[in-house]
Amino acid sequence: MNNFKTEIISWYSANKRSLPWRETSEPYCIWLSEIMSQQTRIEQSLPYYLKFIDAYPTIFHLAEAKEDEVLKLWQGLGYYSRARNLHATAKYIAYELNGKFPDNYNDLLKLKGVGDYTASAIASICFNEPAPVVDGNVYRVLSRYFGVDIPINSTKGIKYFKTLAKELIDHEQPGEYNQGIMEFGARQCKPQSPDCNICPLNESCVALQKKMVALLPVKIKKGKIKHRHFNYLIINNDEKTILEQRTANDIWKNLYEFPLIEDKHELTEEQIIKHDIFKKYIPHNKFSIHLYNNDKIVHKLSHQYIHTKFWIVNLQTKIENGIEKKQLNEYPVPILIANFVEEFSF
DNA sequence: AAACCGGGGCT
DNA sequence: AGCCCAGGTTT
Repeated sequence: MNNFKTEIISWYSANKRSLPWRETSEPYCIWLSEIMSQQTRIEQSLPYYLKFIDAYPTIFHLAEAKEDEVLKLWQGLGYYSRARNLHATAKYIAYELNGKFPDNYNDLLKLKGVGDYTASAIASICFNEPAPVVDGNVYRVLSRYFGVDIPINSTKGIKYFKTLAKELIDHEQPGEYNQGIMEFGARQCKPQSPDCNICPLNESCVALQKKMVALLPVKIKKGKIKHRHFNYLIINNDEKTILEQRTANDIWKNLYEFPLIEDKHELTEEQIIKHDIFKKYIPHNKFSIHLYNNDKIVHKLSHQYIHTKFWIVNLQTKIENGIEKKQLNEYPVPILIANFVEEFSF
């Protein structure tokens, strides 16, 4: 036990990457970096962190922003509820708490978008509280080192590893230990083909002794992929097009997209032009329509495949409630839409 | 307890 | 094609 925490901190001090949020213990910076890094590789979140710190140097700057601006800066990072909760929490801390960031695990846990992991990370890094983090890296390191085959995404597993992590954390340097075990999992005890020959813990690693490294951690499989068919209407005249905001509790909530006809099945041109949603936008006969993408576009999310058709609908008539095409790039949109806008010459 | 919520990188 | 990523919220 003692050996484990000592080796982790020692390995971390010799191998840690240089990251901007490792140069500070400002709760605002640590919070921002942690939210952005949820279920996201550091290499992917890093440029977003730099953009946000540049645009919003303090929590007050973030609190004063419009949600659309925050979502636009977040565009491409995914899991957009993180951005909405980030903004709501910034306003809460700035205006309700007068800018004073909660300074302990229990109070941090009350913030929107902050769960057990993030509250522990901020509490340990910023306030030296011995709250253990258990992220994907920690599950992997502990399950291998101690040879635990309880599924990490079962209720029993979540409790077991949290308890184990509590016993292991260094009470003198909880922040360094927490970051150390995560970095160790990310770079030494990697998911695939870790080089156990150069691992400082290889002599006491149970999984290595039992040749179980590749089999751990154990994870329960999730359900299979759902297929959806999206038909976007690119309604054009010389100046304008139409965008709508997604407001339902569904993917891409509060982001923008072209008028959408969704169906369980693939739709043909005939089915599109007689669809109620199409008629709502185009109540007359003065239009021409053609399919933009001849080859299939399948946008893949974790548990959904979005089969997409972009229908170009050209009009001579005036467009009500449209937006200038030049302003298209100002709206936060899913990557699926952003890719189309970039490729299509408006 | 299970489902839902993105996008990218690697094998 | 499948898995993983400095997880959290909702049902």
